[in-house]
Amino acid sequence: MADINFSSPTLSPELRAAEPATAADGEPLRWDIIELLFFAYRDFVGDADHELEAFGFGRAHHRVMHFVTRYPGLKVADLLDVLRITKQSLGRVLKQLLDEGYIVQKTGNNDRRQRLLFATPKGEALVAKLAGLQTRRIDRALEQVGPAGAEKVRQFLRAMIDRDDPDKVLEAIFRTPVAAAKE
Amino acid sequence: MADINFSSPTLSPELRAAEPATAADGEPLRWDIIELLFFAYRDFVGDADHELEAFGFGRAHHRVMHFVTRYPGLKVADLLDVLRITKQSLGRVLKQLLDEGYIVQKTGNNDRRQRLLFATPKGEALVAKLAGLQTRRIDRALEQVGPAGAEKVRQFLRAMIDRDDPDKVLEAIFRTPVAAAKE
DNA sequence: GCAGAAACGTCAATATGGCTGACATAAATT
DNA sequence: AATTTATGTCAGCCATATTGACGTTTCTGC
Repeated sequence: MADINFSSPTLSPELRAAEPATAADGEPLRWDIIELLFFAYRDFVGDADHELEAFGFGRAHHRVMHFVTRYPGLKVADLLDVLRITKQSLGRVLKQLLDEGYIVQKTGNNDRRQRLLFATPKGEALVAKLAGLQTRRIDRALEQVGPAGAEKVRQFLRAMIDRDDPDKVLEAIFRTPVAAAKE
Repeated sequence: MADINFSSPTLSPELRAAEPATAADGEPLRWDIIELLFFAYRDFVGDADHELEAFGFGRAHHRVMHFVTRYPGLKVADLLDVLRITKQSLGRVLKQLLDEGYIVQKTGNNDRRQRLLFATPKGEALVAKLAGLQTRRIDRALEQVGPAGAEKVRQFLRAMIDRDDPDKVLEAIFRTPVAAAKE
């Protein structure tokens, strides 16, 4: 164990991953993908986090604004399904966004109990700005794998998502057909 | 806007994504990948979250145990770099894991100020169990894209990660060569 | 050898974003 | 008319993050 010493932060690091452990059933574990997902998502959301600070908003505000912008007329109940939080949690964040004019509510036409949610131009602009940052990162990454690779990435991500009991937004996403795999 | 009504939760949903907005520069935004990443990561970490509840642990505990197990002898400072949290935040979680015997500290040989972190068998077992859940999901998804697709996915995820100012764990990850792209 | 920096620990206060439980109202459904 | 649904809200709790300040041990540079 003498070689597990990092004498100085500026010296070349001797850190290395442990021998790949396997699951109880002997099947190899996907340590590489697990960690890549962690770091990729950390940096991916970091793009938006940084920008949101300037507005006094957090990730929760971003998620709400994002889905309301993308799916205009979303009901409160739908949003709760998508975000998997309670209405009390949503309440605080949503109230702020309404008060500050990023989102507006409209009473449902068919069902007047419903509050349909819509992003204002101000809200849309912020969401587009944040999506722009994330798009830049995604474009950079997709360039590395080419158009066929991009479809593989989409297929992979879709297959990572639980399909049982999908909410409405997920259904909308999965209605979009994947491009045929041209391997 | 009459068609944006969802009269009943059990009826077929008419929800659909808004017309794809574009960034200020006119470049199209990657709404699809942005949302796929959101849902994929949500369900990916959900696997572990559910299991962790039984232990009274949260995501923070998982992250700490994961990286300590994978990179034995990790210093506290390295962990702070990787997790991008403050030592005060780490403190509480780490103390719990030490107290409950999931992690042990060893004084550094070269530098006695350092507390090198190691997972106990108990800690390793829990991390392997959680990784097993996540591996099952990843395997299922990778099956959809084949071996060549799996490499594309790895390349994509690596390219999504910031390379400027990488911490030691990231360096270790990126030292692993990517398989040659066989397109 | 001594000054200063580094690695780590800890106390206190605060913020965010989750949670549960309880209760209220308006509108739809039966 | 009774019940259920969709939503809102009050009150309190918890987990996890933050900043600032301070202390100890140990290493490093002069």
